[in-house]
Amino acid sequence: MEQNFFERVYTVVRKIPKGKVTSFGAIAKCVGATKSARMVGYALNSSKLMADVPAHRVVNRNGLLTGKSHFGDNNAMQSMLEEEGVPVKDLKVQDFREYFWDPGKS
DNA sequence: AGAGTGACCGTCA
DNA sequence: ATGACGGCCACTC
Repeated sequence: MEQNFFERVYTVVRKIPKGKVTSFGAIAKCVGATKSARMVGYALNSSKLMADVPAHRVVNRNGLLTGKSHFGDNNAMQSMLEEEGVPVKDLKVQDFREYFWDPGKS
């Protein structure tokens, strides 16, 4: 147990390639908390305070930008993804499975 | 020390 | 197919 569960999440999220997105469940599983995807979001909550963690690339299983509320602006997260090349519609990633990136695959 | 909360996911009805 | 409930782990008050 190095440090906090959070750091693990950060590490994984930071590995997310640009123009790709991942799901909480995937991250949770990667860090070893398959059943606690919730805490992943919690970790990201702190991560959003860190510029090193592209939390906007992390969406829920449905490809929905759940955390947009926490980002501040509703279009902030969506815009960023679109900027990176991820088509987003109404805070929802289009072709989510295509843009989905597996953290463990790295 | 105890209780509450949280950017979720999976399953049952 | 849609709606609702529980579970799970860590953090904060």
